[in-house]
Amino acid sequence: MAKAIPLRSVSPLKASCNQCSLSNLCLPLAVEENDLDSLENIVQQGKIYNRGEHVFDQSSPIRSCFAVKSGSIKTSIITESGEEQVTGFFMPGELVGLDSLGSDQYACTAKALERTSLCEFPMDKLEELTIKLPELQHHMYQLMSKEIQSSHQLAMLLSKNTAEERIAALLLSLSSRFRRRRMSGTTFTLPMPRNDIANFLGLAVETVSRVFTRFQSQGILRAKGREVELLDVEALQTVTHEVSKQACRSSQS
Amino acid sequence: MAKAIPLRSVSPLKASCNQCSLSNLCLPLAVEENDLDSLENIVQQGKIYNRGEHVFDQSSPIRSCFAVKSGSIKTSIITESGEEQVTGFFMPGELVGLDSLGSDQYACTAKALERTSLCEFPMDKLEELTIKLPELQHHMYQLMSKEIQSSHQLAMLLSKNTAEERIAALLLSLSSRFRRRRMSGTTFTLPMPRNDIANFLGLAVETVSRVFTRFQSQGILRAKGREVELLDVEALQTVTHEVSKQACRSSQS
DNA sequence: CGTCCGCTTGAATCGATTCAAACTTAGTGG
DNA sequence: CCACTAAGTTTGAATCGATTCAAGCGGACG
Repeated sequence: MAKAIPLRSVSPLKASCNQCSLSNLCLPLAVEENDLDSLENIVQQGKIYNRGEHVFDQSSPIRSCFAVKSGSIKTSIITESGEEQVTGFFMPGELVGLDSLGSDQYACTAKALERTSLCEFPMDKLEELTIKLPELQHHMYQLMSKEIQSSHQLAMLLSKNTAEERIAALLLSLSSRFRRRRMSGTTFTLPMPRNDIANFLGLAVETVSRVFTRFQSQGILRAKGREVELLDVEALQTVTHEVSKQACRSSQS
Repeated sequence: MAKAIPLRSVSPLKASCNQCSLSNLCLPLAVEENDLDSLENIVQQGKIYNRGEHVFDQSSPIRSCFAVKSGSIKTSIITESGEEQVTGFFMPGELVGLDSLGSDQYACTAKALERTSLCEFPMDKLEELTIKLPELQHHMYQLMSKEIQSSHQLAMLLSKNTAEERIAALLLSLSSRFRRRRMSGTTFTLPMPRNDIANFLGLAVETVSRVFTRFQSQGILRAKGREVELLDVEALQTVTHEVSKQACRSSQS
């Protein structure tokens, strides 16, 4: 619209990471101002994926990892038996594909949950670059170890916590991730269907639904479809931490 | 014993990774012959830990990661509530502490399950070294992404599989790790008590015990305490893959 | 307008847990 | 060297949370 600024449409769109609103969340946060263009040189910015579109597929040869610019991504692994396990949800500023860094094949499948814009970093170029930029290397190590940790947290959640605790934990996680982006941490739209929540948390869809209604009747939240409003964040936190007291399992809630 | 070779006991024992029987499993496998001494220069080799001794503790400042030389290690995370979740078992040739690489604090606690010998790699030195040795960097990325993947596998196991399937999977994992070290994959000693198995797999101890006896009565294995003999590996594999067919959940076993 | 898909709700079932208790093994001290 | 305790393991019976199966509901879309 309006007269377009004359871009040479042939040139691969040169990214300007420092103008990106997510530069304080994404990879740029780890590199010096004057090294930024070496990062911009390898990134292909802002490619659009439609809802349901696959970004990459498990077992296909590895090419890149991706930063979410807008929208959201879910990753999942598929067993030989064809069962799916959702392994993560990725929101703007987060990096998808770290579980495949250093491998030849993607370890999971990544799929757009909605219309999503991604920045693509070719793995080989990125790996090279981390040799030249030690802070970037350090940051990558950090991101990967965080990924391991959060996966361990998930395992913990799955093995020790009730349905209510798992869902409370997920809601709080989403909330804090929205807040990080200066968005409301209490009123937001779930990017994923109940089905994916259930799968991720190791529950049946019906159970997720039941817990949502239970939370509503307790006045903890209001939910209509994917629209969620957290009315009592403290109560949610209590639910997740309740584990402690329940661990003692002496009296009752 | 016998007349000792005259070592200068003052010198920090200089490691010789290339003489180590695990050099084809451990970090040395990733570095060129002639770069090996740069790795040896930063490692402190063969420190001994007694059963139950802590190698490092969650939230304490990070120092090193460790390669298991002999014995075995368990890692676990502790919630504010004091609940423990075992996150992994580490056997000779495996690297402990990757979930903390790039952090300031250890993300978990590591404890020796038996008398164990470890090689210590200071994190900062290791990180520096990976800048100089790209293959080593690549290998670290690979190890970390494998760690993420196996943690996702665990999550999958916890959320989708029955007690029998989880235990079968663990036994097969241990079996293949013994085999990798040229040891029997069918007759071995579990390094961990039932308790840790249960915690790791998200089960009650009693359930673990029951499954072991069930497997025995089915002739799949023989177990006396920690001594295990797998009699029918194929049956175990069937149990784990059975998920597929059971997913259909039509007829019965 | 009717179909499909995602979400919700109810009732019955089941696997695993909890509680309780016996048993085995290993380690300690008399 | 054996008794004795502590820790780890096994077994049984009752209970419970979540699942499964079944059905109804609402909105989206051709």
